[in-house]
Amino acid sequence: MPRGPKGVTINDVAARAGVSLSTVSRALNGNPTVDPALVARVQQAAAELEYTASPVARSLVLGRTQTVAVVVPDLGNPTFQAILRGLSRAAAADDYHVLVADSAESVDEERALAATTRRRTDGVILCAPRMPQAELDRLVGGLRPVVLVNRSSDDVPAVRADYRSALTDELDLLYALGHRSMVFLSGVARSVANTSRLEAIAAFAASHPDVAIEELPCGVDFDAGAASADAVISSGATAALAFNDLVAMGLLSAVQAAGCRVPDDLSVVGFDDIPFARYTSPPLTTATVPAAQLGAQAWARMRGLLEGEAPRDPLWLRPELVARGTTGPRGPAAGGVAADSGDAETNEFD
Amino acid sequence: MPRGPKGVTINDVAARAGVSLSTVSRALNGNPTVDPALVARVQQAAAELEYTASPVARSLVLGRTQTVAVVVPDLGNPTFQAILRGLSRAAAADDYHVLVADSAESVDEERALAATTRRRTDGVILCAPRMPQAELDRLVGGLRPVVLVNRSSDDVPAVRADYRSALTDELDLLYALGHRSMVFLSGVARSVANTSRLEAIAAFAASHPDVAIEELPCGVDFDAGAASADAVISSGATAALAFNDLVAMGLLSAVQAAGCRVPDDLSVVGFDDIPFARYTSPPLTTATVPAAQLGAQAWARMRGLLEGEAPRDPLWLRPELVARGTTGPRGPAAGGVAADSGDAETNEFD
DNA sequence: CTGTTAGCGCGTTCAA
DNA sequence: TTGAACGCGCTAACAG
Repeated sequence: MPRGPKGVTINDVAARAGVSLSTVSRALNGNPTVDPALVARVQQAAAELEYTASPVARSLVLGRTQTVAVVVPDLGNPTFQAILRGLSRAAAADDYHVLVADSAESVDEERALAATTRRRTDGVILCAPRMPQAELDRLVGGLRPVVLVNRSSDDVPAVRADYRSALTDELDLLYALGHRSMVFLSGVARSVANTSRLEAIAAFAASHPDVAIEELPCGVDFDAGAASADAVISSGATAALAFNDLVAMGLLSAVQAAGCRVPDDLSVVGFDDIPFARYTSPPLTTATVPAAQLGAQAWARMRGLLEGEAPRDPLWLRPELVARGTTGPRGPAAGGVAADSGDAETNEFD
Repeated sequence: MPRGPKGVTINDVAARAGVSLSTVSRALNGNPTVDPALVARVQQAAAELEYTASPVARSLVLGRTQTVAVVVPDLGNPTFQAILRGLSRAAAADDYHVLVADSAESVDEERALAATTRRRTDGVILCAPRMPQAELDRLVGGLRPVVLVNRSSDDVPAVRADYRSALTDELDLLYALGHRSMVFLSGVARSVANTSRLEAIAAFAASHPDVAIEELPCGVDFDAGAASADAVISSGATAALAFNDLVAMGLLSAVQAAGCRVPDDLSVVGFDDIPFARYTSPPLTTATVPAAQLGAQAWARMRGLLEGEAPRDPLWLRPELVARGTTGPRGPAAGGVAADSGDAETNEFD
């Protein structure tokens, strides 16, 4: 008789098929050393009883849960949503389940969640953009197998968006359009994403002495972008690179409200290619981070680890530049409505 | 010695503390019938060994996993993302984990995933907007405990957004502004969300004989809304209700491009209050579905079930009307640019 | 108050 | 080829 009121166990199947429970186990797991006639009897008995082996019991005996954990800083962030989506579908295709944990942007939570969820899964995919490198290095040791998203650590597989190349692409575009005075609206100061953009800018500036790029501390959302409009206009720059699309859209909206024409007076580029980027007026030039692919590839790496492969080098996915309507040639009235044209003085912030 | 290379077991702790494994179990689980001195010794031994009880083994013996499953049709959909986020955080606050499954909009997958994930969790929160009612009724029987989101079934707790009231609020607003000829851009024909909107419209039309509301089969995304612009304009309606914000934004963009002024020539309302709704030009009037609260409440219901409470009545969360810039009084030139004013003939579709 | 024992449901040796 | 017995790691009865 079934032990629990809800669950039929392997013993019930064994009894109904008139065999021992080990035969049931073997038959149902495709062990070839079983009489085909018995296999059929077992399968029928299992079907009649709607039997399915308990995943928990199997996990205990097999030492694997068919589940991986995904730790993200914020499920409300479209980028992590896309990563989760790509990851979830790829894992499901391999009959794996996904446990999600939202660290609410807290590094402490990230660490704790990674450790906790790891214990009930076969591995963890970690998105920890804010965690200090030393702490990350220490943490991943006890987490293996682990795959990092947009971070790296020794001997740990990672999938990364190549923000730096992407921003360089944007800079190249603006340069080709004749822009020589630009501003960069930066995001969270010490974040990886922001740092890599800054690196791209520094490298670009070094190789293009005729270009002035001013950094304007800004933020990561629409309102931050809108609030930077005055500063952008008065900077005299003819092009603005926003940390992301939200910032770009805020900036776009505010500068247009101030009478500045885009792209005639000011070119604007964003980052991420969020769904609405193509629907602004004019449509936003941006770079698309292949977040869903990032997730799918993160799973591919994790599966490799689970199958015993050696960790490979980090995979860098290069975002694609999407040139739309907010970028144009540096116009005759370059400099915007409220500033004089040409090379404005630049102040550097950190 | 530890059985596996990675895991230290309860036996190791017992040995180190010089007690039996049951004492360790009791001490670590806060069983009061343990000598305080021993508790301290056990805790120290556990700390030194960094011991944590295996969640899988506990799950097997306790019959509960501390995990719930969430099945959604599409992790790419902002509404489900918000639900998941609210749910995840609420569950985490109660030390529960969340297993997510994306059914990729397939009803078959929904059914299969619900059953599969249920076996490795303590219950499932099901978002299955497209599943036929009869199938849903049948499915939930074998899933208990289960909580439904935006669906109902006998004796099953549910949390629902009151689309009907929300749409009625929008209709009331438009009516108060003087609009008497409207169009509704409908979404997926047989979906619950669409049906409830249609019900609201039918009820409103019945109680307001002076109003004509035409249904225009449309779709659920930006492009669908844009593609409906001509039909909306030629309908002669002075106000358009879009199935959701994406549709509204597409419509808004396209009618404006056609020279139609919003809200002077046409009022537009959306649904959902997605993040960008407040940033369109003019800002979109819409109704906000409290998706994150829906998720949090879904967890609250699930927790109730897990604690043995009796299923309560469905919880209806009423979306809030957000009146912004796309709605205005019916103007003197009512009817739009390319149509005559007044009561246009209405064709009804399904 | 503590230790010993019996399962939780399964996969997998070991004999037969 | 099949069945009996063991153990995965833990909690909860049962004795002491």
